[in-house]
Amino acid sequence: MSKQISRTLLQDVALEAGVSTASVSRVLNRAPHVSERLRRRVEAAIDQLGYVPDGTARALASRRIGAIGALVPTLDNPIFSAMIDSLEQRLKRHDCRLLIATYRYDLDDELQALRTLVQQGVDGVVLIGHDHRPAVKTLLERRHLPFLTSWHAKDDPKWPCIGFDNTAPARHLAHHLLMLGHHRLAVITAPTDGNDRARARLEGFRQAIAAAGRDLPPEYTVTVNYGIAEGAQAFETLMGLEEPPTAILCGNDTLAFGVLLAAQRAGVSIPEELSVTGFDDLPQARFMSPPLTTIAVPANEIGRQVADTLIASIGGNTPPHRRLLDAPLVLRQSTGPVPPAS
Amino acid sequence: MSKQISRTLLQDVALEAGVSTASVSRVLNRAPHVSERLRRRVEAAIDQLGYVPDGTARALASRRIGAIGALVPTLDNPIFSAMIDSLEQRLKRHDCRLLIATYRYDLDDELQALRTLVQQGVDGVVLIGHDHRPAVKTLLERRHLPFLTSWHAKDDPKWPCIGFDNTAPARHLAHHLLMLGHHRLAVITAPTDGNDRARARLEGFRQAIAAAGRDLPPEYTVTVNYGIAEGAQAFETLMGLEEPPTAILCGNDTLAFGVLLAAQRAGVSIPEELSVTGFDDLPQARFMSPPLTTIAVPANEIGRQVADTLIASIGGNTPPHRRLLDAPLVLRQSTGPVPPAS
DNA sequence: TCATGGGTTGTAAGCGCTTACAAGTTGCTT
DNA sequence: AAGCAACTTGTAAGCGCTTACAACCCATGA
Repeated sequence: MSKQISRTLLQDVALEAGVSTASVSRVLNRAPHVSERLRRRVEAAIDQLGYVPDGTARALASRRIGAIGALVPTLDNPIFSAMIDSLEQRLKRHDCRLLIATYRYDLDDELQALRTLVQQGVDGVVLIGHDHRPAVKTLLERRHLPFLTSWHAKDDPKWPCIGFDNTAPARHLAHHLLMLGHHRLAVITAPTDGNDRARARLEGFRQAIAAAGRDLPPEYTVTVNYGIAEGAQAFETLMGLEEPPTAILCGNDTLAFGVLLAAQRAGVSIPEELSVTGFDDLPQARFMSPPLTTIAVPANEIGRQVADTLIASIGGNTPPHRRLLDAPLVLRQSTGPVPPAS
Repeated sequence: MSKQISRTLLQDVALEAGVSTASVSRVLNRAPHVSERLRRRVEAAIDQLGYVPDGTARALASRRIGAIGALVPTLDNPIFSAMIDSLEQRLKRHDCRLLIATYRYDLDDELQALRTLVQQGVDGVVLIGHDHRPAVKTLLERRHLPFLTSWHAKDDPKWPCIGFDNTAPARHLAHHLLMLGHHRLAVITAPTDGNDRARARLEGFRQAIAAAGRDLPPEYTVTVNYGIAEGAQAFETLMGLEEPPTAILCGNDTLAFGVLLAAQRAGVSIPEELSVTGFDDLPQARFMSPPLTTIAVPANEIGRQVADTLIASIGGNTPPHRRLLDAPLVLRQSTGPVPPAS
């Protein structure tokens, strides 16, 4: 299965320019100690022949592939695709490509996908969150592969990260509701198993509630996968309780969208009868009806900083163990005072 | 810069198993004509040594890298990230990775990004739309690279595609509005230069309007980039006209979201005072207030079919020149009868 | 029993580049 | 004028795998 017919090789360029292959390679790689004259001659030959270097040969010989791998739970959530979008744009500046893999929040799949990326020869890896199979660490270390985690704020020297705190913002959301007079707060969360971000957010909600001298009874905590339909269903569950909550804290915006929808359908007016919060601040959040109170996650900034930092580590710099970005509370109209007759 | 310390090589496995390197390679590649006994022996050695083949060496020797490239305008639009998400999931089944590149609707950047991907050695390529620089075609052909376009319906044997018609659905939207009694239709479109989908949609709008014996005056056509803010601004422009439209056809959902937002801000009730349509049917479309009338673009299905088809072409099958998927009209509450006192 | 042929395995030549090392230049300094 | 350092350039040995080709094995049929 010969794929292409006699492409021009580096050797042809060398011949054409009347220099050695090493010199051509040096020009190609902007190596130091190349005379202006030689460089020009080689560049002319390259143009002349329309030479395009072979990435695979380059990768094998130089032991770097010119691409990093990104492992994300899913691209279906716009918050992750926003991050990936910025990441890719920024990598391009550094002449680096992006290989992506998704794992649907399944850590075994994540490990498997990482194996594949590593085998593929990626020069670096970005991971989401702090929860991973131990083998992930082992693999990364054995290969001396630069890597970064994100989306969390764990101060763990073993896992350098560029992320944000999930707990404090969650605490602020809950606090905000409590200040509005809500007693019966409910939470819709994603499964926390293998998802430290969801766990951290839940923990934040709990902290604020505990600080107010209350607690979060189990029946007020609904666990579902992220999704609009799931959010809507969780709403039904919660509002079907004997004493329905007066406020619902959602693990992310998507769940909150589902709640808003279901509330609208059920004729529950927001925030008059029920307050709702999200987490992420998707572009649509401010256009919901009512506009959603949520936490603005710095997805694009993470993408950019991850790109720059990973490129630096590939270049040999040791990255800072941890860089924290802001995830501010965005107050909008989906939250309001507790209904009087509740 | 030695990256790793003495990894196990295929040769080590061969030694351990007491077979030739060729046999190990055959086992690795599930080649035919390998006895059960030899296979077992090699697999045992592989497990024993924890051997992981080197993707770059494999790529160089076999002339295939095990990854395809996807060129999309942006991942910021959830409709594209949905497609990419499905594409990646499906490729994984075929043991194929995904390299992505974005080009912000700039066809020169697209060409440049393609060059990079090709140089990288991708085994196949997916493109969005029918508009591309001529060099794209040349490059693809000279390298005999399997490729596919999508998101359009052009019957062009030179550009095999898995997509959908943009014109007819647009026509249906406009027709729907005309049937509701609207005379003054306005359009918000993305720049049509280098964007055949936007052009096709605009054409569909025009066709329906012309079929009704009317026309679309220039001042009723606003061209902006895709974006919520842009949609909102276009709304201002249109509603500031002497005779504002009674209905606005948006080039995609994101623009429509912007219009809905701006309308809400301006106290223009929809659909009572103004009808609005989108295009894409993003998950949020049905949760807008009011839920958005739009066209459901089969993004996930495109992802899956592109994966399967491209894998097949890499395997040597010639793909069908064209496969069309449905993009149905989804009637919701953002469109209604023309306001009486208009 | 021996030729025949199909299945199995090994040998070794690349795949197209990078880079350590050596060799050759040039321009100073002494 | 010789010696030396610093810079350029060339030589050639890989990088770790795949695969064409040859060699071999063994069951089959004449």
